[in-house]
Amino acid sequence: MNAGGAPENGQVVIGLNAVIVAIIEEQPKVLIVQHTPETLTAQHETLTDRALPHDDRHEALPFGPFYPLKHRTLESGLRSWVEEQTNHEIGYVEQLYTFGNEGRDPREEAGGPRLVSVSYVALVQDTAPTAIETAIWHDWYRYFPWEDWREDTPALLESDIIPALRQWIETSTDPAQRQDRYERTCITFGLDDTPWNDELVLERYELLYEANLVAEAQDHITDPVQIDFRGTAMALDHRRILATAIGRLRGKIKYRPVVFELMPPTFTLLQLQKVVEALSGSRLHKQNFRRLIEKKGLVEATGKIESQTGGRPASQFRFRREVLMEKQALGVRQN
Amino acid sequence: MNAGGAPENGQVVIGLNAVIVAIIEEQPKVLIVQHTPETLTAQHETLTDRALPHDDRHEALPFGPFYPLKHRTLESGLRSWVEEQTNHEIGYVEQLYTFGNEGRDPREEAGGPRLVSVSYVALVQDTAPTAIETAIWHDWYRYFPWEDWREDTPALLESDIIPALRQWIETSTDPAQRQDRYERTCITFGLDDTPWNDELVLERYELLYEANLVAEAQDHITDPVQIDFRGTAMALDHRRILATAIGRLRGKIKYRPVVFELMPPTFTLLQLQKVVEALSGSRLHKQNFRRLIEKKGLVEATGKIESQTGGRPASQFRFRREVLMEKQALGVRQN
DNA sequence: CCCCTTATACTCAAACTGAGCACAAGAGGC
DNA sequence: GCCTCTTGTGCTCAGTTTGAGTATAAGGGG
Repeated sequence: MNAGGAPENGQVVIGLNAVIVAIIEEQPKVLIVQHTPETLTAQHETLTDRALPHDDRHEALPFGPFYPLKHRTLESGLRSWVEEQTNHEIGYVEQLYTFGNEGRDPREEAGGPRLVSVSYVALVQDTAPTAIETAIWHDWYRYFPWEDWREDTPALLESDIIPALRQWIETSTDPAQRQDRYERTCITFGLDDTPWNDELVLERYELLYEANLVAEAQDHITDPVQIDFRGTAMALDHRRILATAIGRLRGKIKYRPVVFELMPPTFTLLQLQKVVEALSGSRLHKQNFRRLIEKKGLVEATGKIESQTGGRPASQFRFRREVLMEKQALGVRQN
Repeated sequence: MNAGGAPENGQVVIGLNAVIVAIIEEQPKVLIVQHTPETLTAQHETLTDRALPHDDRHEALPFGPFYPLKHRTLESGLRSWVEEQTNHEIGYVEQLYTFGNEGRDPREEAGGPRLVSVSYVALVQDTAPTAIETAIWHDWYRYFPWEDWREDTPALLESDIIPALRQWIETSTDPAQRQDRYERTCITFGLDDTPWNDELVLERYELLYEANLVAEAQDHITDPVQIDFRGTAMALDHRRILATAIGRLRGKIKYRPVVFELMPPTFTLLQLQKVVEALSGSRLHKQNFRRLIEKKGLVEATGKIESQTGGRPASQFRFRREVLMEKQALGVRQN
């Protein structure tokens, strides 16, 4: 029996997709591989790349095959290939979404099977280097430069994106559509006094895509400079998957203690704050942040002192892993 | 190309699973079909049942096939068969989880393909009856009687489950394991002053399963009475899926305005409260609930009066669907 | 008209939040 | 050794939110 029923109903292929996140030097990073459309659907390929002209290649999320005979669960399948290939121990894995849209894989048009990808977010600690030379840690704001508000409003927003969106709104001839576009822009991009919502990463990306301000991998790009101007494009719908992952993580840290999966065994409170800020792309009030953390009781002082702070030495803390279960309900984000 | 890679790596089948929820007469209901292990994996079957001896049948979640050639997205595939088969318009669909565990489908043992189910929660309004006679609306607390705290603590908990769990804790010979069991029971079942957390539906179910206090479909049940004593069993892992759905919904209503998808076009605030209570399985403080709702601005008075309240007439409200996008961040739950 | 029920307004203390002040304690320059 | 810069840490304070009531309104049924 084939996947998805009788052959006349089409064939299906299952892949496991991973957004592997680490914080390296206060920057949020994702593990990225270079891939061609061909290697992307070849489920038995490793992450290793082939030599190919640069134009045909795209930055992609790593993926692995799902072998029902080898893998007891989807998650264990994911864990096994990620750990094997990246040399990182995965502290935390969360299923993100299953993507099965038509047209995800350009090879479908040529009669290829439908690609269904079960995607995961994995959090790893900033430790060993990756085993694969072709896999690189990239700052995730490389793909979404407008999402990083840690140093004030992103310049690109003010100078380019907002004006372009306003023009897109005005471009519409139908007043109802204009109204609709305006409202959605307000909500997602915080226009005209609406506050910026850090979780709407996917919604913002999709609005930009609709307004033709960012390119997807499939799009024909005549001007190669434009590829990177409003963030780097990715293979297939991987940029969308990444946007989903960032939005989800930003939401999750507010009510579950998942940040600690990204932390070294001991850390100072400022280090913890920097990690939260890296993920959420915003600045937090230091005193209130420590008040929050201490109140939740997720953390305990080791008694040691960290003196490489550039100022007064800070006490070291450790995550109280014992409370992981107990504190299902406790996050780490003010606001 | 077959699903999941080369044949020696096993075959895979994709199904779409739906937890279809409606509130009928203040009770949370799920749409349930009767199915045998055979019909469960026959992806091209409709919901319609076959005549079979009662013992071989189990209550199951409805599912539908995914046809890559017909369905542009997984969600549209789901929508199309649900709407066609249930006669209900679906207001809201959310992807829940993709299950691909080994042993989900007993036919695997006989060399059958691995069953991967993409499951969804769908919310429908309490309107037209279902098109299928074999599909029934069942109270979801039928499967999880310990989850309904609307009338005080569930009797079953005090009289049966908690004592049985305490015994299970003591049964362990290893003190570390005993400690672990005790802590997990505290957290999930709110033992010894730990507060009850309404979202831990799946965690509670899995603890009970581990403690051998509930049966799964595959289990051999010698005493048929026990099937229903601690909640009715379901086919395959459907009870687990349902638990996931309930937990997810209980979480979601707290920060997204999804309840309104279950409401009729106009309603009183008490009706709205009853629906929230039905989902969360707990009682809310009436005055504070209305304060919350009014503050959020999700709702507006129609100006009309509902006088069938059994007391003073209440004003009718309508959901302000305009703010659906805007209020991404607003839920409806105190606490 | 009394009583039961539900609706709705309003109060009040406790807890939480956002913002900021003030001081502590190291490093480096002079 | 002292000044200054930097980061850590304790504490205040007003504004808001929350949980838990009290009080009153307004229908229906006997």
